[in-house]
Amino acid sequence: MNESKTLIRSCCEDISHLEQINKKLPSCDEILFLSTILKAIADPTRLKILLALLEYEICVGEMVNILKLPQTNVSHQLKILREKGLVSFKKDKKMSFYYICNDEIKDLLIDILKINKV
Amino acid sequence: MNESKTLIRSCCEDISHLEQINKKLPSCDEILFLSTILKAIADPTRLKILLALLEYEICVGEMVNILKLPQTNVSHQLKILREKGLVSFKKDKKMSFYYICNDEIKDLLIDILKINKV
DNA sequence: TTTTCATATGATAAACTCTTCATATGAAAA
DNA sequence: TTTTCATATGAAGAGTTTATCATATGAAAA
Repeated sequence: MNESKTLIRSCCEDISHLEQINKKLPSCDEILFLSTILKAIADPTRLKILLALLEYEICVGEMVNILKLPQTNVSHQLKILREKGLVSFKKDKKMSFYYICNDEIKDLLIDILKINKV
Repeated sequence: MNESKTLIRSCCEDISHLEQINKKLPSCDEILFLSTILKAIADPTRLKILLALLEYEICVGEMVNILKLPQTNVSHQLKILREKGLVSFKKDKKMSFYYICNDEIKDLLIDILKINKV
């Protein structure tokens, strides 16, 4: 679609340019951190959990009903999302209500919904 | 961070609400499509490739210099990105110049760069 | 205090992904 | 037309991820 006509063309013969590209890229640690977050989002079950949490605060039992998956599987996925800092929860009686605890993640999810099938 | 005070709380006891949540979520096929795209982006090598391509059109040899990885590995990663429709390439003499062929992916990458370490 | 209910955790097999090696392709240079 | 150069592909082992089983935890109800 995008013919990239305005992009600078970078080739291995242009040695000085390599430094310039590398300077603009995030560090290895930052790339690894971002890819950890993206891996957490990239699983279909976890993506569906996050998209549901975009509009509602949801308890585990309701999540099980939405996803139609065993409770233990849902809890495992929620644990992964918690460990990566994407969601948090509040206890109320016996229930845990999950929510997205990071606005940048919400923005990212909204952008993900804009991707169209090619 | 975000205490989600404005979100509607959804619990398994509220059965009618389940339908409403499900209606707003993308279909299974759409979720699977999106998670395929996200998995392609979530690998650190491929994320670095895509971020480099955000500003430049780059040939494979230069990519090898940027990533400091064997050429065959780089070609494999580029193949995955091609197959998922995230990048495309133009041949020029013996070289293949890769570029991001989808503006929604560019927007997504820009949003990914906004995520901060927690 | 015992039971029940909602959720969490640990172990493990199956399925997938990544990296690497060897090798292929195809166009341009010699 | 042979060689070289840039890139691509195939196969396979190592490593990672996912789903499922059984079971644990801890708070509230009986």
